[in-house]
Amino acid sequence: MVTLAEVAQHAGVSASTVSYVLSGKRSISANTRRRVEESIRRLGYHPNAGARALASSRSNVIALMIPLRTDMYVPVMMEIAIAVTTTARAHGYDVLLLTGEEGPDAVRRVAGSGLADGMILMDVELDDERLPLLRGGGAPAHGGPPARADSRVGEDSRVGEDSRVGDDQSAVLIGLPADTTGLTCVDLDFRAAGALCVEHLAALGHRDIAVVGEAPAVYERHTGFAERTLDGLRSQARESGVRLLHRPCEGGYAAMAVTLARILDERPGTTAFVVQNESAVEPLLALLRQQGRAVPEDVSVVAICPEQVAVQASVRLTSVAIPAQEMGRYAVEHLVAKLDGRGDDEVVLLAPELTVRASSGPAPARA
Amino acid sequence: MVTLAEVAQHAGVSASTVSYVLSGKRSISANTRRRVEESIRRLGYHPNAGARALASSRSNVIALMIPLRTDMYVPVMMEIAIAVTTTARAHGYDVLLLTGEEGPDAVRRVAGSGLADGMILMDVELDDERLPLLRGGGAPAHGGPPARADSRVGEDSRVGEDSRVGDDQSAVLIGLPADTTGLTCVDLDFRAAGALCVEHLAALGHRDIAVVGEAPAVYERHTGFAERTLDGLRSQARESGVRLLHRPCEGGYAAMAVTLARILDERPGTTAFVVQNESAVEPLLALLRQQGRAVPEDVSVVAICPEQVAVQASVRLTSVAIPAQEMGRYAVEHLVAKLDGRGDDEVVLLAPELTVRASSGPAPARA
DNA sequence: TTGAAAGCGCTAACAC
DNA sequence: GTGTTAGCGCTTTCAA
Repeated sequence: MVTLAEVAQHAGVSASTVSYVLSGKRSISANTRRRVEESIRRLGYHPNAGARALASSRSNVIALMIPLRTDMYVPVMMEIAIAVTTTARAHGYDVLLLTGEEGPDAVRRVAGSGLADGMILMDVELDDERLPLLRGGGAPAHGGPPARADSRVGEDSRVGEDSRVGDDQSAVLIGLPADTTGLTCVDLDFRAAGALCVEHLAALGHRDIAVVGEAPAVYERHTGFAERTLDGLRSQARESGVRLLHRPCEGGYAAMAVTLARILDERPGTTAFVVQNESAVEPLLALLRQQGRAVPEDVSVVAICPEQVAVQASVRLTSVAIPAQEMGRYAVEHLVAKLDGRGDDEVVLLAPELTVRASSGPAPARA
Repeated sequence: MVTLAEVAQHAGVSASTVSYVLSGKRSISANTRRRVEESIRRLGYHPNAGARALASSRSNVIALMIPLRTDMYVPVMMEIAIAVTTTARAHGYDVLLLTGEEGPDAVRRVAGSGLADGMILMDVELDDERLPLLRGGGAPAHGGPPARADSRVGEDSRVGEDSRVGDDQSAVLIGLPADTTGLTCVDLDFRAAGALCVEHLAALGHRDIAVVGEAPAVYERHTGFAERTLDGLRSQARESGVRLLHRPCEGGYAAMAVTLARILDERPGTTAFVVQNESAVEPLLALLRQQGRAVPEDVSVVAICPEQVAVQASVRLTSVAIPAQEMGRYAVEHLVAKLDGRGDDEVVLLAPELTVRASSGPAPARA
């Protein structure tokens, strides 16, 4: 393995000079820089990550915690993960992949070991057990672990187990927990997204809108994005004077068939659907087709889903996109800012955009 | 931050004793061990990853390179990534996520910096440009970078740039490149998978089978799994005396419609389909339904796809599963074995399993 | 069964 | 603009 010392010797300079050429933290004469860079190239030198981390207390690694369970729409997670990784690289960081498996222990382990400088958490739950560890990373309040190791076994000097991780550990959440104080969060503004859907349909003359939602479990357990969407849908419905019927729905054909039958039974005058459930989209379209209801002539469909799903569906869907890439990119940039001492705790809700495609049109004349 | 020295002081032992308690590399009296463990707990000690890596030349990190482009079926990648991560954790390793973006440079960077002890590469191409760097990791042939830094600029001492990465860097590929010498690979035996599909359908009396394949681009560029499947399909078709028509197909409804029309035009007697393209599965089923062809009464469909796709389709599909979890788990276990000095270069092809579900049945009586 | 001490390769004062 | 040097926190001989 080539070391910095070898590079220094090869270039005929001191070790610190090589280090400074690498970090750019002090000015170097053009000539010296050239020689050092040449030596680095010739020797195929790569700085040792461990040594660097030890000396600088910075690992240049960001941890990304993804949920273990996979009932969220997987491609979105993947897209976020890829966006996080490429954005991180662009800022000189690598990405450590963690699954939710270890729970809060993973946070302690990674923070405590200095494996990563900061972390991004996906799919945070409303009252996530990892949150207490993460609060208050923004304004470095030095209320961290106070106990020193100047006492011996037997005295009561416990530390850390239930307090926050060090202040040098920053986190950004993708999603919105119930209580965001002391946290930095990024998410789509699902409330606005819901409102946007109703607004669009109301403007087209629809007066009876049905909402096909996520699986029931999602409404209880998750980040609350489903509830927020519902909020937006409902308040806009009130404002626009349209009727709204909401039904959760497990994905797949069978479940969608049951849900659709119930909806049409209860509200035969339904002329528009808002779908927030990737695995219900295609089944819904198939069932409508099968029942001889043309989209968008007889019924309109608007989805809240990733762009790709909307475009690849059997009818190109009018939709509000879930901006996975932006969320990943934004999360990294915010985290890097915090690590650099810039940046602060804040909640950023990305503005939704509705793209009109082939699945929505004017409400049919009243029966 | 709590250090090992602090733990030692707190427990009233030396630093090395704490270290050995942690590593288990020498015997410790029950009493000492208890005291040390107690101190570790009380102080909330976590070993510093950088220091450990520096001192031991082991990072306990595995790098996972996933392809940047996302035209492979994403959920499979995600499933592999999760399996890799949880398996790695079970062996005491963390996972560093890399995208293909950086190409071969990522391999050099990670190997050179000691960021990871080994790597797993997904979606390797037939003639991947990263392969030359990876060959021969199995039997530690010390033909690595020979040049020492005892020469100065001007002499001809280049190193590394086009030679293999260090012998301490092991790799396992998920997928099968054209030339596997000196490489360790894990993949599904797609050849056997293809054969299995034809065998199943032939046994049911089908004599005219159509194969809906991956997008044309996949056949040129990729790991060759598509060609291997085709090999298996064809040779078994020959053996079973059935006719086989293969057509690549872009995913989606429009493309599938065109492809299906062509197939039925060319082979009107087709009674069975083998599909190896996740995004063509549902379109095919929908189109068949639409044309009044019942599955499995009129036509049988067998898919090569992840279990989940087969089960969630509008007709539960007879399928050969793509064992994403096993592949991820196996890759890690093999890599860990290599890192421990056990293990060797070898190609492991997982045996395919065909699960009969609702989409395949006896061939209809000849027209 | 335990301790003392020499590094691992790098960064960042501190000197000049 | 450059060199010297003292650690960073851990592992691992070597000694006892």
